[in-house]
Amino acid sequence: MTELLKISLPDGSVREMEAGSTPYDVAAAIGPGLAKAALAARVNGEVRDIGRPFEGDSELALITSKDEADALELVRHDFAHILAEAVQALWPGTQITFGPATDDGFYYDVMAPATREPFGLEDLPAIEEKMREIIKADKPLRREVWSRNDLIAKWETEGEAFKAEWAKELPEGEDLTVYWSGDDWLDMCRGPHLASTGKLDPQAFKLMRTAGAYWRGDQRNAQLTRIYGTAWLNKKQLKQHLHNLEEAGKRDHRKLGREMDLFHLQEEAHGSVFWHPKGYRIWRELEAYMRRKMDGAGYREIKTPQVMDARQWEQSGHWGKYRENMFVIPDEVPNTEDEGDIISKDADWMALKPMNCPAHVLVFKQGITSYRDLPIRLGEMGCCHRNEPHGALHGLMRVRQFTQDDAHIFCTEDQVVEEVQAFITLADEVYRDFGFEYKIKLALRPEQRFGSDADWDKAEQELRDALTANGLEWEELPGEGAFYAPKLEWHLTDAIGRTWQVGTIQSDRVLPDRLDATYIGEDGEKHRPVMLHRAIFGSYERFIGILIEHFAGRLPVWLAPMQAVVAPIVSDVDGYANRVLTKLEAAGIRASSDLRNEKINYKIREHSLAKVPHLLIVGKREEEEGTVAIRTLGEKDQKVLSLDEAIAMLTKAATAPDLVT
RNA sequence: GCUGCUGUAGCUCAGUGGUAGAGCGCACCCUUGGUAAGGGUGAGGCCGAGAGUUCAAUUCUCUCCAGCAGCACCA
Repeated sequence: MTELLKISLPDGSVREMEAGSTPYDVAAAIGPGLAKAALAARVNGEVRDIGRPFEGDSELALITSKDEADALELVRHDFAHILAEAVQALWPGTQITFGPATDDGFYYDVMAPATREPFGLEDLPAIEEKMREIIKADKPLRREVWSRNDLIAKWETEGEAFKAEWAKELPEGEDLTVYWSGDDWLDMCRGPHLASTGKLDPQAFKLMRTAGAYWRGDQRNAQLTRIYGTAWLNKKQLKQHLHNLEEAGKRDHRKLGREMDLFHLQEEAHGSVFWHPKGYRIWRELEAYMRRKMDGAGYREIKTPQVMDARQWEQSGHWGKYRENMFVIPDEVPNTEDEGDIISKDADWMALKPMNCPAHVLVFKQGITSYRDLPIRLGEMGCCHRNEPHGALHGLMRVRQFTQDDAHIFCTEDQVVEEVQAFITLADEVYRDFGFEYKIKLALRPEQRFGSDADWDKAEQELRDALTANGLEWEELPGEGAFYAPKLEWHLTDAIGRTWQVGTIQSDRVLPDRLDATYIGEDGEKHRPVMLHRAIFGSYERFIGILIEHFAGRLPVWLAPMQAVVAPIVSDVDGYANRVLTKLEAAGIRASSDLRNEKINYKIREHSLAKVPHLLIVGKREEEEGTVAIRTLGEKDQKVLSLDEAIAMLTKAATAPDLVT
């Protein structure tokens, strides 16, 4: 007598299926169209192979290409396997390691056989070709359960040292799953996979590049070749993705920074920025904006030394491991003779500050602070230097000299939650002013940390309480916190969907202790303040980089280095153009006039490429009528306005968002 | 820091074992033209730095520096 399994479907219906039947059988029972479209199945919440039998009564949801997130993940994982199979087919002796799906595709880490060079860009077309053959062959992907020892034996026989090492680390006696591709290739894998390679669209993937990657992500291990591909459900999606990549390339702040003459970098000061007048204008506008916000929120601005004695950094705890990221300076007069060493090697050490916190504690410690004075909010546009690994440097995004919109709030235990809440509100106002969406993440205690578990419990809960009180949602990141404090992180999403971590607030009980910061409480005794580290832009450099990419260089008018250019059509109206310019400048608009002997088409093209938001074009007609023809960047039509109307319009457009009434 | 690739005019790039070329930009001249490139002439380069091979190196080799992609790192 066969027992029937009850399979519940998402619409609430229940089908009875024979024992041993699979999700595919259910799909086939519903209809041949669905059977063909079904890629995999969600069984009791877990994504599984379409051909894997049910193990009892189950809830089933069939996954088709309409369930895009699940389908993409499956497809990408399959592509990764096919990549590994293709590489081994082409170059026997290649060792495979592992290859997961990524946000836009997949990769696989492989080790080329000793007989050849590591794989490179020139190998990719052949690999792609082989992958298409495997897809075309429509090889079934079959799940099989092996004993751990059998699998280890297989890997060792085949010289797959990495796979064998990995299998050995899995628990003794555990059964492992492998997936066959046809009858001639298999990989150790948890799955799930599609039913066969032919389910993939051979035109929906592209191998993108190769790169070095360490075995298990550890730089002491062997370096493998990672082959990256992008993969989608169909050709159209692939094309769209390649187009987006091209878009991102056009927005690259390094390229736009040069084209718009904002800043430059050069090897004599690699990792530090040479700001040009136009770029620094953006900086100054941002700084003025942030000063207004911080002044309004009860912060007081300070300025602290760039160089401090090493003993100070010893006390703060940075002189240990963190020293490798610091620039150190001998405290002595260098030898100016032609002979001998420039420095003596036995002078005391000083260091450029990599952060502002210790200096802010020193300011806090001046005099005696009463609980009545708390909270004390000390802000600084703090210029810091960090000796970053050279490979980490990247345009404005990762630099060796940067300026933070930093502040430290010293408060009592009771004030932490309300101070964090106030900061959450302030950060929200700022990000909204720039039109950014964001997500908040809470980075929790790391393995290596200072402070008691009780303090960590408290600190983490305070941050959660503040978020809850502000009605916000967040994601928790276990183990990602700083060694002294949990952090809230603000991750912005830009115009093309990339995310950037910028703002942060961290509640720290470690540094006040190490640097012995105290205040006098109501009881007349000394108490430790809690120190909140916080920033909203993160750094001016990075934030400007993000703004350039987010707006593709077309900055909001209030930030645009040049807000308007007056361009006369014929030189007879140069005088009028200059009168217009004088009025604009008097109204506080950043403007210039372009009196060059060039055609109006040429001037329009040039200033449009330079992303000037408004062009004021004047000819004989405008001079006679006392008007200007305004052409706004990104709009096709021009508007003819009287000079006064134009100035009112531009003044309004150029008002910073926090000053709009 | 690791792996790979790259380094030629201000920018984007071509090229060669016998000390170099284009387009854009720049300067000057002609042109005064109504909404994204008018025409002409000209200036501009120790071919990233150092060493080696060679009669001869920008070109080949090595080392270093920087940049790019990825990895690792980002308290």
